Amino acid sequence: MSKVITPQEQDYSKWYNDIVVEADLADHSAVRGCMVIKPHGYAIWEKMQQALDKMFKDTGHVNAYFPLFIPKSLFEAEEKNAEGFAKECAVVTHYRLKSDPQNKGKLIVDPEARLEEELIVRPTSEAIIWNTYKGWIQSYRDLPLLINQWANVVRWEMRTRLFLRTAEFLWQEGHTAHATKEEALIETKQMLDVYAHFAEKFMAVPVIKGVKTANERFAGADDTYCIEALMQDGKALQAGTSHFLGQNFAKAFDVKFANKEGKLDYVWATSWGVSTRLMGALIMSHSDNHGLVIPPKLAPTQVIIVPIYKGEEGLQKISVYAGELKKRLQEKNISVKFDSRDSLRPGFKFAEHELKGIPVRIGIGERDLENGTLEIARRDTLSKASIKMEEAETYIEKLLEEIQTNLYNKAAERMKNMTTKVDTYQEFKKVLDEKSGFVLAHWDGTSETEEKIKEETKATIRCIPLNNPEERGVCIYSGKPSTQRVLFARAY
RNA sequence: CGGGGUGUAGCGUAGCCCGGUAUCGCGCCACAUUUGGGAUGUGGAGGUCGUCAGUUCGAAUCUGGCCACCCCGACCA
Repeated sequence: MSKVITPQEQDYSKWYNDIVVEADLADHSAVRGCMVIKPHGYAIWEKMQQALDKMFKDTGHVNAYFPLFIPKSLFEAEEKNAEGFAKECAVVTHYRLKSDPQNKGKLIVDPEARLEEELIVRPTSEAIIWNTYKGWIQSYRDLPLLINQWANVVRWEMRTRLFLRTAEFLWQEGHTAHATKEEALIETKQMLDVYAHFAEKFMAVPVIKGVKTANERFAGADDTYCIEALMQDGKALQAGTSHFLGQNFAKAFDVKFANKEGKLDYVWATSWGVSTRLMGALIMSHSDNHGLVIPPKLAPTQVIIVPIYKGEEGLQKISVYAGELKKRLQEKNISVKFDSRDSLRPGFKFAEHELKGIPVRIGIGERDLENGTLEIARRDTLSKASIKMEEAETYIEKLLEEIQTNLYNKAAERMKNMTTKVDTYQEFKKVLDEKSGFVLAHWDGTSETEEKIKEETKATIRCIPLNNPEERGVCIYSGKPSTQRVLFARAY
């Protein structure tokens, strides 16, 4: 706790890492590329899960669970998808260990115990799910099938970063089956809207909704929709994706249904997901050099009460006062904790709760007892105010909303300021290097141009924004005609 | 996966070049005094020096393999 966080402007990655570790969100584990999500980090993830899960249920989805392992033959059924993930799959080849005859006390893989068919540790579950759906769907009456699962997946990444990219991560994956293309498309966009709503209303992170280009599309999808967020260092982060899978998986797994006319047709599919990567987005959107900043709607603890006292008697008196306050706040559904730890001084506690991002801190000392007041400190602005004890609930309730709004507004303002329209390649490179952020520019629509720009500048097309205004122009790279601007950025 | 770097108490480090079992700070435990922004004093505990092997009378120190982490590139949510 004594360690101070590396300032953002000194070293942004180090700052990020410090926040994750020092705010007790997660830690590196003994397993390469895998992290331990610590209680404080997991509590935030649970808040995210609760909010998202409710939105999924409200839109008619149900949860289920599918296996971690996918037989190789199933995995390779949808070729494009399989190819897309092949390079990063963990594979189970054996089912037993035995004592090492050469080395007492050690174990070796039993060569006798080779699996007849290798099992792939899921990097995503389309294969096993569509193989299962085949047995569940016969008629249009079985549709739509709207299922989500909360699970872990494994993608063997070369280079990992806590929350942003780890070999194993937690996520939810929705997999739906529909009778018509239109319905599947509506579902795809509906879930994109759910994600955007969640990001903006709960995470206080503004996002751009858009469609991916062919290069960036999910392997096996006809179209990939996404929400893109902008971090404080000007790099983009894909925060969620929703895929229109067409009939690709239905064909690969032979999932047909009888329509009202009795004719057989392949079903239409979608899949959509967000992961613990959202934790990274949350951190890099709001936090500062003092530590984590959590928007009230995702804060496991919204209010922390810190007593400032002299002697045991002093603590007793304040505890009674604080206990009453705590009860009143809890009645308003505000999550609140009383930090009565005896061995730490108030200043230390202030710093610690700041580091952990608790939105509101209430200080109560002798003076407050005498005057019937409370000292309120807000995490987002680091400002303090003194209020009357009587108005505590109404004040705090309003303050939490205000903090939530303020965080969103600040992030939205930043995104606006960091989004630049450019019309020449010179300008494009200059903005990327000197200002960074989102860059709106004309593009000729070809993968070749996209590749070239990526090679030369490391910027990728994050998306073609939805509801993009038509605008005549010429591609900044090739000079060919273009009808709309697309969103470029360097990305995580 | 390629190039570079690092690994010594829970954390951060000195020692390594020039071999002789380890320094300092924070934290931890006990007691006392403290408590409105990271307390102070006194006493105390804590180490197979990342790991495995080699060289040597003797290895934190020299050599090699492995592992992990960090930075840069390729890949990706």
